[in-house]
Amino acid sequence: MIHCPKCEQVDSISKAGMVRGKQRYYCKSCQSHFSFADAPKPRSKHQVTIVDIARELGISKSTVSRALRNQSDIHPGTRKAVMDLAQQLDYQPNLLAYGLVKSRTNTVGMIVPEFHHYFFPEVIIGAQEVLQAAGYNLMICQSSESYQTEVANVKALMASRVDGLIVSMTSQTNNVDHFKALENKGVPLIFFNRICPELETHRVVVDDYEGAFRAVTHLLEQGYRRIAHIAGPASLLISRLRQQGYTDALMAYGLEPEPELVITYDLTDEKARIYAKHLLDLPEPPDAIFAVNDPTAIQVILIAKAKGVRIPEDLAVVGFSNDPISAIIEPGLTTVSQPVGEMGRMAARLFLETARLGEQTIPRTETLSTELIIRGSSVKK
Amino acid sequence: MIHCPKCEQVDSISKAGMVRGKQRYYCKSCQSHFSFADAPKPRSKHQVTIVDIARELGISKSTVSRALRNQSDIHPGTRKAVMDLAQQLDYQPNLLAYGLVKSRTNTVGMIVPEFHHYFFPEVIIGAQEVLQAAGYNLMICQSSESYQTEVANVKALMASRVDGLIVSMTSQTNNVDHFKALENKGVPLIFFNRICPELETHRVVVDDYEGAFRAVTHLLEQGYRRIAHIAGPASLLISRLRQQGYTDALMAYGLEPEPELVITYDLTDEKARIYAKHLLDLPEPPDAIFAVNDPTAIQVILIAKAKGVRIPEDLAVVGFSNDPISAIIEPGLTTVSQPVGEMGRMAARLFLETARLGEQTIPRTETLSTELIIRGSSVKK
DNA sequence: AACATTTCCGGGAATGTTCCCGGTAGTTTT
DNA sequence: AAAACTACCGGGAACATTCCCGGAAATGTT
Repeated sequence: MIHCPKCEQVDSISKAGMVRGKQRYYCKSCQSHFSFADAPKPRSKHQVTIVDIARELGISKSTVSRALRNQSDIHPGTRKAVMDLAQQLDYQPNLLAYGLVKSRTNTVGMIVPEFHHYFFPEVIIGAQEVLQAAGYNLMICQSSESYQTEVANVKALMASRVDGLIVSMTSQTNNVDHFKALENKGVPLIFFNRICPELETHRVVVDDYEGAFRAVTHLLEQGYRRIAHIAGPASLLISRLRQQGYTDALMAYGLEPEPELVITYDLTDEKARIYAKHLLDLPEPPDAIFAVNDPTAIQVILIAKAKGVRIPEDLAVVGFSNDPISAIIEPGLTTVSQPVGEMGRMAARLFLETARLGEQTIPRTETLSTELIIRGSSVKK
Repeated sequence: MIHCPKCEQVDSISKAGMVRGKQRYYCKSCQSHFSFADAPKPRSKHQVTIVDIARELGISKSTVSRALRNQSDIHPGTRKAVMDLAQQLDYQPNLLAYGLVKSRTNTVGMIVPEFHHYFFPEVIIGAQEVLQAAGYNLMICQSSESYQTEVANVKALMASRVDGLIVSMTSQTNNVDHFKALENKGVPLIFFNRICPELETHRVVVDDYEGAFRAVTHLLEQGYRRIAHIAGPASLLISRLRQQGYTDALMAYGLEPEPELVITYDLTDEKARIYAKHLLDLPEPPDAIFAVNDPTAIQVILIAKAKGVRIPEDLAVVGFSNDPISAIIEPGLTTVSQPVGEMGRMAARLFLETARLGEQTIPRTETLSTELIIRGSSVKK
């Protein structure tokens, strides 16, 4: 009945329990356990590999590997044969295996807080442009302004063994342990826009303080005096810097910033509308609003228009970023433009640099310049 | 001087050429070649692996693997020990190795033609939402409306062994061999928006024909008769369908579409402006323009306004997609709204379905519904 | 003719996992 | 007390590559 696979015995066999759903046997003469292998699984379609090519051509996989990478130590004839067959079989190198042995995946991870507005997609375009040219792929994650998601994103990207990370932080990120952990792992980390002041990394920013200062100064020059500021969350350095620029511009004009005119909020469109309404409903409403970014400013304009507040006569509005909508909305939104695509390109370049030089690159901060774009929302005719 | 590493002989050694920059020797007594290994490379920081944990704990890697995956056949005590140490060492599983053995990477690739406008990023948000919930990562590529780049993207994604592809084609894609090749490889392929009619795959679309028909009918009902159409490139099915809807709506009203009022173009903003100007400068200009999408319609409105053409009195404009700008521009843009996020979610769901069921899913086309959003650009007061 | 060099190729380790399966010890059943 | 079972664990193959290094033959040099 039951043969021992080793000694071919039949009568010295006894049962030895069910294990993992299969019967197990014990052969007393061999003193060994055994069970019967289940049917080999169908082995679904498998991609063409280097050994497939080698077998077909009757050569070794080493040779195929060399031929494919066009290295030396390869006869032109065999190289051509390999290349041709690879083409014919539509061979695609397996980046997983490659990455495993080289511990390099040629992909970099990017984590951005959101995808809804103009800004981040445009940065990504810039970054991808230079990375692609350098032979890198990009893996993009949205943290959706959630700290938890951001941590998960970092983990996922690291699990994929990306060669580096380009990140703009969540507004909720206070704990940066998940980024700190990357240092020990030797993974280049580049922040842009929403950087992390506590970490010594490469950074790409614009001069937020200066931009805000100029924007508010412009409002003052236009004669506005009761200038409100809808700021971003204090957790973000850009929020603090822009707010500081706002404050200092007022002070430089001998004005004291009024607490009731400064609101910090979480950057959601919904809250933007609520606070815009709030400001305009104040007993003594502001005559100008400097918003932390364009999406916010846009909401302010929409609310104001809906309430019949005239722009710029009753209320001036200034934003930050030069979102394309700024040029389309009426009146046009005065805004601090920043080189968005260039931010992405610069971040990518910084990555490439550290990837090339390794550890010895010293972290540096690239500050790109802003420009005040003056449109109808802040200039009375 | 030179010892043979095998027989320790000294005098039977002769040189045997330089190979790969290193001196090679020949030992006559052993009849073998040898050379001296160069210094082992410094072996840079390496991520914590399962064997590190195993070594530390004095157990085997199999056990660690089981513990980490919380499988059976593991003692609660050892599991805890492994888990704790993994936490402490910040162990991240190597997805490359995982993918190699499982031939599954838990990532899906997505190829979109562009990133500049509202549409594609929003689809991505939707797709990522459901994929992330299912434990998948997303790898996003922009083809930048270039056939070459699209082909390269497919290759890159396949090299990364993504588990599936979600694609909206380039307007230049006429040859679809690179997609056809995926069938043999058993990689699920889902098209959305710009689908590929020649391939039997899952698809997510809206009823472009119907949407266009309704949009143009609306214009006719509003009394417009000389209705132009700025269409997308004929290579895209959505362009053809929307154009057909336009044509049929006119015909249903007993009107013959005039060739000079129908323009097909490449969807760049620049060309949109040129053709908008062209139409408005016609000796007998149209009294309404139905644009293939909102970005085009927006350009038309901007050009018209710049020329002093009153909207909707002199010219009505209707778009397609309900880009957020449509609600912000003045007058508001009448447009055919499509459930953008839902498109992404649906595409992701279709992928998950085929990933679960394997080969036996029969390709199907999910058609989502559109809605005509009527705003000021097409309704005379 | 003996040695040296060059050219090309193959074998096998290593990468970090999972998976299969047998081993061992202790417990329960007959 | 033997037989059967359970609970854990470890060894080693497999995955698709790259890399190192030695083998073999052809060519060049004294």
